[in-house]
Amino acid sequence: MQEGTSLIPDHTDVTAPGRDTAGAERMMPENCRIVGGVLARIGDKWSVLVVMNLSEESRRFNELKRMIDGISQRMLTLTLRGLERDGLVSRMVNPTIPPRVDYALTDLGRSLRQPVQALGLWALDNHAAIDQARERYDGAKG
Amino acid sequence: MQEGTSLIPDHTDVTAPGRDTAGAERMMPENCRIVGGVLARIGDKWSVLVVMNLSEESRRFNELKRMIDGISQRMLTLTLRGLERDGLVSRMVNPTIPPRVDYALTDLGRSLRQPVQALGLWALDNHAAIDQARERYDGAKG
DNA sequence: CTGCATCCTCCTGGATACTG
DNA sequence: CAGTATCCAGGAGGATGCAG
Repeated sequence: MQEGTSLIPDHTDVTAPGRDTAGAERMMPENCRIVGGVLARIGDKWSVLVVMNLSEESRRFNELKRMIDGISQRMLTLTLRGLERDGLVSRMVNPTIPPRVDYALTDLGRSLRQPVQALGLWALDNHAAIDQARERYDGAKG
Repeated sequence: MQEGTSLIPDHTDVTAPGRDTAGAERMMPENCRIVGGVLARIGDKWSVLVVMNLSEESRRFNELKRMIDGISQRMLTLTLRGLERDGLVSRMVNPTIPPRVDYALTDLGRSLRQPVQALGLWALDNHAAIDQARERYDGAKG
């Protein structure tokens, strides 16, 4: 896990006393709805993967499609449209032949990079533990 | 099953130079599948909200249900089962009358706290910007 | 290459009722 | 209080074909 200082960029210092519970303090029912709503949009697996793959540099449509591996053309289109609508991704059309469309993160999208990558890295680091736990669970109860 | 040896060495030094892009470098198609798989489980909005609400202390079933506001009993049950299966949440049954069941984060679950809260805080901080972008988009194109 | 539109299937997830 | 079971509508998402 990354150092708290870099985990949440310009946000209040995560390591500040009581900051750990500050997140939970903000977890009133009202905030649950807000977080839930946002997560319903940007929290799905395709959006996260697109953001991760746009982290470094802009990518073209089929480039993303190839990198993400498993995503259908339809879902990539829909995901990119959704992210564009939410102001997280910008779409730049080069009117060449054949047409070339580049997608990149906006400022807002870049601000999402850190949280999303933290989640992605956690996934990479802990998927083995999850698989083990799952086998244990299924072995005992399944 | 996962030859974590080659794929995911145990986490290289986070503070090493270029670590920021290291996340993206690890974004090979193979890793996309892994991240996608993990995200499909723990990345849905209910799981995230449950983890956030268990961040500070253990909670009882209806306590969570009340806090999350909008979740159905069914989904809370399924979400908790899933998180338990993945080793992220522990379930402690007190054989009293009426029965009392406490849910808490495991060590693995606690390790997920930071990434998840980062995402949650981002959601709280940026949902307004997202709503604005959405209105702008819908106003222009919708 | 990029990207819509259509069809069709399956899973998600809410509502409800019932047990211990 | 905690949990299971059943029903069912709606959306997610893949496959395919066509267009610019």
